[in-house]
Amino acid sequence: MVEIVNVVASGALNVELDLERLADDIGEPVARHDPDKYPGMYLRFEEDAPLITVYRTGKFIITGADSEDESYSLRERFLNLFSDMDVIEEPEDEWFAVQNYVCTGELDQNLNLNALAIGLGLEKTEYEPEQFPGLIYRPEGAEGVVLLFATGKVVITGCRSVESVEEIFASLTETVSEVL
DNA sequence: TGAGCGGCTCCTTATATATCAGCTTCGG
DNA sequence: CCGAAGCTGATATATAAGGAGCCGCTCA
Repeated sequence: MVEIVNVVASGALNVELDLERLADDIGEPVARHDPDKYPGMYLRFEEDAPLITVYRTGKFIITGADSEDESYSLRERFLNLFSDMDVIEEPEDEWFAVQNYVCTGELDQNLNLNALAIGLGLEKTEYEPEQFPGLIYRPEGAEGVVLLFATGKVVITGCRSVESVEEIFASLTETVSEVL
């Protein structure tokens, strides 16, 4: 089974924003804005809640959600806030989509990463333990990238859908049991 | 020769994973 | 006072975003 640990989604409002003024109106700690450090304005409704990064152009990113649903409800809350503040006319955006799922998985066995690099195919893997302890696996024809660790723990990232993640994990489980 | 522009890299954020170096802190 | 233990930040992965800075190229 795979568990979603992070969802990155982005969208766009059809307006140019005055981040300086918005940050002042919303106030800390919900809004944080330091244009010398980064051009985006950060919005976080509660402590440990996902982060919304808003740009001058009206585009925005939501990071740190644990599910697609959480991303969408965060987006709704964000649109309602801007609508209530009369920043936008209706609580609507031009578009909104999940861009990246970060998931963890468990293969329930210790892995010999050197052997696995050969088994999975050297052209699809990168393993330099002195640089990073995980093996990087890029399954052919798949959206995502997999990080495999000697403990059997796995990280799958780069997919735009949960289906893609599960597809990768299923074929990974199969391939690993075949080559080891 | 220099201005301008396009393309590229880096910065920042979230998040799991593991391993290293370097630093602080604590106990005997 | 020193070793051990704990903590921090780096390493790598993906992805969106805007801005800064850099490099190379073209044209006047």
